[in-house]
Order: sequence, then structure tokens, then C-alpha cells
Amino acid sequence: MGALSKNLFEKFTYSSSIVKGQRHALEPGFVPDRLPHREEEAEQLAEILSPSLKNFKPSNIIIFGKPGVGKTSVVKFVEAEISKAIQSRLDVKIKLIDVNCGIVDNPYGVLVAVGDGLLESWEEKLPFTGWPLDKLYSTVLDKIKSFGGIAIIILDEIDRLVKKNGDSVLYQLLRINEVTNEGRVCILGISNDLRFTEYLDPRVKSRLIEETMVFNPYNASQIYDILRDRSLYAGIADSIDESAMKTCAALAAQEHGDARRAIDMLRIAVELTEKSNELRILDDTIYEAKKKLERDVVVETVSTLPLHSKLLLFSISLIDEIKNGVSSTMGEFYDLYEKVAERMSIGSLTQRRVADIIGELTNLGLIDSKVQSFGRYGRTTTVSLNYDSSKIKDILLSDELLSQLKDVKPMQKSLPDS
DNA sequence: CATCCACTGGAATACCGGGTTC
DNA sequence: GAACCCGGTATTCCAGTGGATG
Repeated sequence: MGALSKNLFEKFTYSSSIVKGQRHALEPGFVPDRLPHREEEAEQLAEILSPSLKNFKPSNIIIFGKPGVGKTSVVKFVEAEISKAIQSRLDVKIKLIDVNCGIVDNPYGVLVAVGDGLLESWEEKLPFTGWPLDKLYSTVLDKIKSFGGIAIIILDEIDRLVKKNGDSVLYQLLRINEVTNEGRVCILGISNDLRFTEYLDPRVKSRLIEETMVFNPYNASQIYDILRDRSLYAGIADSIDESAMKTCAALAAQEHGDARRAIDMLRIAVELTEKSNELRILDDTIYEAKKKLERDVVVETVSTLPLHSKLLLFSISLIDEIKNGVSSTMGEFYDLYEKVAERMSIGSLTQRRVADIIGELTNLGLIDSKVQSFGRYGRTTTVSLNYDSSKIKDILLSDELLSQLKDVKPMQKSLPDS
């Protein structure tokens, strides 16, 4: 250890020569009080929700749009405005209830979230498991009644909820307005998927979707404006090259106009610049940040995989190494996976389950897979790695449990049979 | 057009955390 | 407090299905 510093945290709290404003303006979850290129949408949403300020139930609404196009930001912004507007008014009763269906994606959880959102301070929270659904539903209903105002339920990533569980919860929530008049429910859904309504029962669909808003992806110049704005919040505008900002916007625009990604890239560029004690953010820094961001995403997704997914991925990358990138078949990697599992003395999963895990890994973008028919010789899924097998293996082997597989070498023949 | 391999949808089972009943 | 109810999640079990090649 070096010389004792004045304070352990000193080096983490230093005031940066680059960031002269609010650092968290570049972090995910920051809700700005300006929304460049989303002013109209914010206004439109406010208009749709405005009846609530006169104690009328606003229309239910679904907001569609790809990731990073400002859906959540606009909603959060409008939520904050509503809160401000009703702050000193006793004549309106509005509750805003946020539910992130990416996290709570089951009917029980959603009902609990709604119930807890209506909780008075002295009341106890609902149990997160245990109750029969109908009892849970009727207590939530009672809470709405006793609240007596308008509950605006914001279901972020509503498409996930519906894809996984169907529309039963939505049906129940919508039904509240028919069962009682002593409290009303308004649903505001946010969806990444334009087609999720296909999963809905027509009756639910027509009641849920009274209004629709579609957020289009940002183009490069709009992302540029957003970055410019954020850099003002963060106080980094002086330290960033004009062309670097343009590059950052252009790169993000290429990928579905995702502003979140652009901001992530900018944040990482700032961090890189600070680390290297540079004073200006240049084009190169942005490219470097882009690479780091991609690398980080892979490390993050791979290292948080469940054990069996990791073992499977390990087997796939071994085979990839043997066959030099040529895709492998279910038979091949399943056999190897079984042996790897045996070596770690844990039971292996069924082929059925493995097929599903392959699907999950494919959705994560780690591998590519497709079913291929070889006619007389049957049908199978073939998979290929999307990343360098040695990189994937490195990440996997850094897992404590998998480290015992370090010595497993790819060989031409598979491991000796039992 | 039969055949082969395993894909695939769905029902069944096991287990978990937690409430409820007696 | 043991035994049972409840919903969620992970996995297995089963049987029906797909599709190009030989």
C-alpha cells in the first residue's frame, strides 16, 4: 500500500476537470426538465391525462416506440408535472403508480404493486406471495374504493407482461371501472413492441387502447441536440469536441436512433478521458467508448447467466474452437455439455430444456441458432458463436464455479466415454 | 414419399416462500 | 406449529410434428 491518503474516498469524490455540472445527468434514469424533440409528445400526453385534474378518468393509453426514444422520459416528466400541478389542491385525488413489468412480470406482482401504490402510510404492505389471487384482487379493489380518486397505473414494458401471462391482469384492472364508481383506474402502457396487442383478447384490447401514441426513433441531428443538452446539464460542453459529439450522435443514430445508447457512450467517453487525465473528449475517445460499451455488455450478460446456460455456452465455445467457427449441432454440443456437467458433478438438464436455453442465448445475441433439416438424416438446430470463443471462455472461467474447467482443452476427439 | 432426429407445445411435477386453518 | 392452500418458477415428460434428402 502506498502512503496513507487523507481520506479513502478522496479520489472518488474529486471534482473533475471535465464534469463541471451534474454528473448524474449522463446516467441512466436521469429525468431532465427539458425534453428536446419530445415537447409535442409531452404536451399531447399531458392533454390526454388532463381530465384527471378535473376528477374525470382520462382515456387509457398505450405508448409505442423502440428502446431509447424517450417513452419513459416523457412519461416520467409528465408524471412530475402532474404531481406539481396537484400539490396544493385538495379537490383532486390522483395517485400515480409506476409498475415496471420488466421486473414484476406476473399477475400477483402487478396487483401487489397497485395495492401498495395506494397504501396509506399506516397500512402494512401486501405480502409478496401467499394470498389467493381473488383475495388479492378484492383487497386492491377495496383500496381503490376507499381511495376514491383516480389511480393512473403506469405499466412500463407492458408487452413483456402480456407475452408472459396473457391479458388476465389487464382484464381485472380494467374491470374495476365497471365494478365501482368510487375510484377509477386509468392505465398507461409503455411498449417496445408494436404488435403486442395481438396477444390481447379483443374485448381487453378495445378497452385498453383508447388512445395511442407512437414515438419515432431520433435521427442523428436530434440525438445531437439531446447530447448537447445533456452536456449542458453535466457541464461538459466546453470539454467536448464538436466533431466528437457529432460522431457520437451518428453512431447511435445508426443503431435504431437510441438516445440512451448515445448518452451511455458519452458517459463512458467522459470516464475514459478522466482516467487518462486528458482534458478534451475527441472523436477517438467516442470510438473507444463504443468498443468498451459493447465489451461491457457482453461481459455483463455472460457473467450473469444462470449456471447451466454458462455450461452450455462453455461447451459451445469449446466446439467452436475445435471446429474453427463452423456451427455445431444440438447432438454435438449436448453431448459435450453432459460431459462438462458430469465433470462438475452436477446433473445435466434435458435436451428439451437445453433447446429453450439455446433460444434464450440467441435472444441475448450471444449466439446465432437456426433449425436445419438434413432430410433423411433428421432435423437439428445449429448454433454458432457471435463472439470470439476465447473471449467468451475467459469471461466464463472467471466464474468461481467454472474455474475448475480451466484445464479442459479442446481436442479433436471428444472427452473419453464412460 | 418414407424416414430420421430432434424440435416443440403443453401437461405434469417438484420446490419455494408465504399465508391460513385447526 | 403441522398440514394444507396458493401462485410462481424451473424443469421434466410425453407425444405430435417438420421437412429435405435419398
